Amino acid sequence: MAMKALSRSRRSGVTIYEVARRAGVSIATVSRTLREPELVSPPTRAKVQSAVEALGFTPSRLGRSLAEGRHAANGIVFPHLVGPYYAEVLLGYEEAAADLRRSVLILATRDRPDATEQVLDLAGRVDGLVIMGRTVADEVITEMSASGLPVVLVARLPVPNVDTIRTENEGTGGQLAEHLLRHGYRRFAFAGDPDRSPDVAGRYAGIANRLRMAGIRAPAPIRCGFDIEAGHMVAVRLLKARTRPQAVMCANDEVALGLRHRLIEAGVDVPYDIAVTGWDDLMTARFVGLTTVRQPMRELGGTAARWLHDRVTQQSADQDDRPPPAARRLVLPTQLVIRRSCGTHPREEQEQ
Amino acid sequence: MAMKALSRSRRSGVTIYEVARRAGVSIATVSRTLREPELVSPPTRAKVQSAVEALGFTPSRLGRSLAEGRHAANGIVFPHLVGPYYAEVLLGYEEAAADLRRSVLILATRDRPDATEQVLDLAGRVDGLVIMGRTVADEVITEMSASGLPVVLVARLPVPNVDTIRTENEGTGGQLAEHLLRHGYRRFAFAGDPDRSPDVAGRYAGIANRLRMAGIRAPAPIRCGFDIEAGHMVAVRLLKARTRPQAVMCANDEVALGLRHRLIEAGVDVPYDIAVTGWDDLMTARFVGLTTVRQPMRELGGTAARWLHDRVTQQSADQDDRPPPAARRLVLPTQLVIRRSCGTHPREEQEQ
DNA sequence: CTGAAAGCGCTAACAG
DNA sequence: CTGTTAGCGCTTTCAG
Repeated sequence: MAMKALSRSRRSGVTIYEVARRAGVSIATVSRTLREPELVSPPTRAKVQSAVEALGFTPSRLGRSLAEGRHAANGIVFPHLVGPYYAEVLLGYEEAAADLRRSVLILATRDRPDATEQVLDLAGRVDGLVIMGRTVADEVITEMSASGLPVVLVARLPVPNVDTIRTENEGTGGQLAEHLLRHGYRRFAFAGDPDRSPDVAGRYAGIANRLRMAGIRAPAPIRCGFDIEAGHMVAVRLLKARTRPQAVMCANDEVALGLRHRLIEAGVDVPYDIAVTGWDDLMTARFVGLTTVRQPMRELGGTAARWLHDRVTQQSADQDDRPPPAARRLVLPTQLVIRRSCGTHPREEQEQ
Repeated sequence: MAMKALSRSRRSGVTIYEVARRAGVSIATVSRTLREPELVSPPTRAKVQSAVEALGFTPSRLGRSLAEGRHAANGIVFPHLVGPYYAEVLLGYEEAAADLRRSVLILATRDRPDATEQVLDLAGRVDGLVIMGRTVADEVITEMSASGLPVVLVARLPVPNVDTIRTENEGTGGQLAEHLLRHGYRRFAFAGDPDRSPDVAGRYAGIANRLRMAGIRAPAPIRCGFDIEAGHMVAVRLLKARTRPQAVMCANDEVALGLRHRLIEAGVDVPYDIAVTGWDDLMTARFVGLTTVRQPMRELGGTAARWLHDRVTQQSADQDDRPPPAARRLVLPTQLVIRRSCGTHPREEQEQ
């Protein structure tokens, strides 16, 4: 048994025992000095503090967490991290979590076959979890949540008894369609796959509704991915078609940017020949003058972090098994941003 | 003591004891079944597995980590997370870390006064740490590293005995300057603060050197931040000046984009009146035709994750206190990307 | 105000 | 092949 400490050639790690010995007190006193100094007499406190100092002691999080029964950390699960959208959500999340003094664990499932396993592992390292989009099945979420793990869903269809935060899609989708109708367009296309994301489904639904109100049959979606490359492919398809739409509404900015770029390369004028719109309001959208819808991505992440923290703290505050507060739902507003890519406007209407 | 379990109203958490009891075996057997099933007889294994199933048991990471003496997680420290540069580094890092089956903790220090404290806390939660840019003082790094924590530095000046990965600045900076000289420009400006980042210092040095070789005095840097807003301010300053430079080289793309935008708004033609260049090759740079330098940001993060993993595993493999391998240094190559913003070129020279 | 000791949940000798 | 048991490092009663 004496061999053990040697054979496990782990990082040294000063322990509370060494500090205690050096200060000539018990480990309990060391612990107290660190956590509630006022409970320790000044002379003892001083001895301990100097021992801590001398040894450069930092308490082991593992030991502490195991004893306390909490991690003081929470996690966020993304489908992947490609593109500015997720980066912004993460930014908002990390900032809020840091303010709440909680460590942040992240995981991108990337459609891996063992995604569920990874998420469950992550769940074992945190006091609560934010889960975005298409990452794990509803059942897994229900199960984790039922087992007592606080969970907040983001940009995902709600699951019973679990908090959910999303951004508005249908209403603003309708506004976008309406705006394009005012331009006089009558032939539309939609680039994106409603089946691959509830957000896209909402956008498409809002658009389709508004078009129908105007007596126009909603176009079948041109199903594609979410990146610039997908936009390129849509462009190729459009260029080959017999009749072209007057306006293409894209599921997000990246598709719109890819589409617009290829069209322009092919000598098609945007917006004169074809109008193009996006969704998200990425930095690039501003620079190339893309009409789009602004989404509060940072706020999405920040709110999720705070809600999760609420759940975590209210859980540990709960005396007995009082029933937890009902699941919350929140839909953050989005905003139509008119720029050049949807057609020419009188000066005042346009944005910066 | 019996009260304890009740008063600590923690998440239930099935333990290995309950599984053992239900399966009618010892906890050791449960542990074995989970970790090395082949050491357990098939019938016993089956009993345990069904108990695990029935109880939905997931071993506590805390218990496991404490016993194993490792976290199976590593962390990365950013100065902040704003902008595509850090997002890309993180993306590369997360992907590589996930492949290596390690959890990822992130922290953005954001110039907080308690940054050091936060980093030390993080250090207690991981087996190793990647540290970027201006986040913690050299002494803290030295101390952590000396205490046995594997550390890899990224985009930061080296510290003795610590691995460092950076991207090339001086050489490509020289190429950029040379290219602009070929355009015939003789009056230059540099927007960025070499004192706020070793990367910027390298870029400026490379540029200044090359200009001097051409008998041109290097311009004093126009010191500014790293974001679009900083570019706006530089534009204002340039517009007010008596004599304008023919070309402005910016410390990064965001400054260049902000600068270019304001110049164009003010009726200055880019590149005809003033050429503008950036650094990083963000997505937007491609769309607006900004001449810049491509940096392998994902690779930066990915390589850091792998190097860190090497250190962590070689450490636990070390039988005794064999001296660790010498610190590694790596400088990833960067690449000049010529587009419209630096002036007109013959068609072939230009990029997509 | 301080110390002894019982866990927290798991792993890994060691002994059967 | 399986059970017993000693930790891993810390917090927190409970006595003194």
